[in-house]
Amino acid sequence: MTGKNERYQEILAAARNVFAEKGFDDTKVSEIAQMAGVAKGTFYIYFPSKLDLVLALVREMQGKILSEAEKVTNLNVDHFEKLVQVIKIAFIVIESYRDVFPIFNAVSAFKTDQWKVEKEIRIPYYNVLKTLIENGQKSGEFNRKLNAEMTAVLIVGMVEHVAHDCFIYHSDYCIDDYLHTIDSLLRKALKGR
Amino acid sequence: MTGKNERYQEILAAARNVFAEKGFDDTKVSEIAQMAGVAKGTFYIYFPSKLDLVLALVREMQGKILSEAEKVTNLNVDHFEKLVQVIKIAFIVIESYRDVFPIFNAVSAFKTDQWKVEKEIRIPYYNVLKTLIENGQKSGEFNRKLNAEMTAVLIVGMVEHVAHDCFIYHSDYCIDDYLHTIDSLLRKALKGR
DNA sequence: TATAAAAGACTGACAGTCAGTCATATAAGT
DNA sequence: ACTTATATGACTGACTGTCAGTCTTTTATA
Repeated sequence: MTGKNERYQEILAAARNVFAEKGFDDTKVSEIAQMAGVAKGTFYIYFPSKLDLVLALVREMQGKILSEAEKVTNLNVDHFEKLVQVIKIAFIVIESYRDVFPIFNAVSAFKTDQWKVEKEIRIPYYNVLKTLIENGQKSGEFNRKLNAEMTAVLIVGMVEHVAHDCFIYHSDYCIDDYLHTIDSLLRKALKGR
Repeated sequence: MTGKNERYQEILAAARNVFAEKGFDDTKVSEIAQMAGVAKGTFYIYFPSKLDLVLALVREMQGKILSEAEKVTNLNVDHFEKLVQVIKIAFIVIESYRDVFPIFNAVSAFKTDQWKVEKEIRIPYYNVLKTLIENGQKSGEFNRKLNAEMTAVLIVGMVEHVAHDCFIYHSDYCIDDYLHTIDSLLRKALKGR
């Protein structure tokens, strides 16, 4: 059981190394297998396809974001501070997955119905943000006029695009610069009377 | 000369039909060629690769957004109104290119250095937004504390993610719902004292 | 000895190539 | 002017190389 899970993890780790170097499309399954020290056939015992391996990595990334975010929501600070921390967590985890993150954005281009998988993976994080905003609204800390669900989508858009700008485009600005700008922008938008 | 350009356009149009139906990865070059009524070899006279065809379509889309946006920047309305209109234009054009838009986001996953191309295509739109924000700041209409360039990146993130939510995820919300939310969010963030 | 894991040779599909065809345009010969 | 030769380049589709995914065989384990 442990042995089997080790192989699985070895292949995941090897895949991340090759993706980091070559990107998704130029990475051959045989290379991943070689780097993991197994034969190509073994790869297919653990993963039904190359795309499924990527989805496993993306789910792993989202899982880490969620578990870290849940810790924050239990902290004893105001709702705005929680929101900023949840955004910061996303940046930190995405940075540690900078090799798989660009592929996440690409998933819906591969097969026509993959957008369902992509959406399903994003929904829990949307919900964390949505609940946080709703709670802030109920407590009177946040402006009640904004739709919490749509605002959550807007925030995810900002977060992912900033991650793209910093980790893929190698922007002049770093994550902390952006965090500061997001903080002032959202502070006015959510707490403004 | 015209004839050559016609073939080029025919292949672009055919490609969009097939992409709309099957997505990028499941579309075969031979299908695009067949739909355009030419042989596969002819495709490669006009486009060096399948990916280059997509980039041509994406550049076409960005070109339309830019030319429409430039009209708006010359209008005689306040800066905030211009900003909202430029955002609305992006939505309208992206909607008419909903078949190629998901592929745009995927470009950087294909080859490791494609992010340069992706960035180069986005820069002009970033600049339109940046200039608009800077002008608003100079005139005293917008809060001077926000960094115009980073704010432009944040807005593009919101716009593209919303487009994704509406045109690919088939969200419960429509573009007009989101436009309204973006309007109130940015109004407070930019015009708030 | 049976059962599961691992191996890698094999297959099919498809992106991209290339040697050659064909229609049209231009020049030459009558 | 009018036929015939020459050149051009758009167009073709059979062909090649590559690689994802399969399948049969081999090896380890219980």
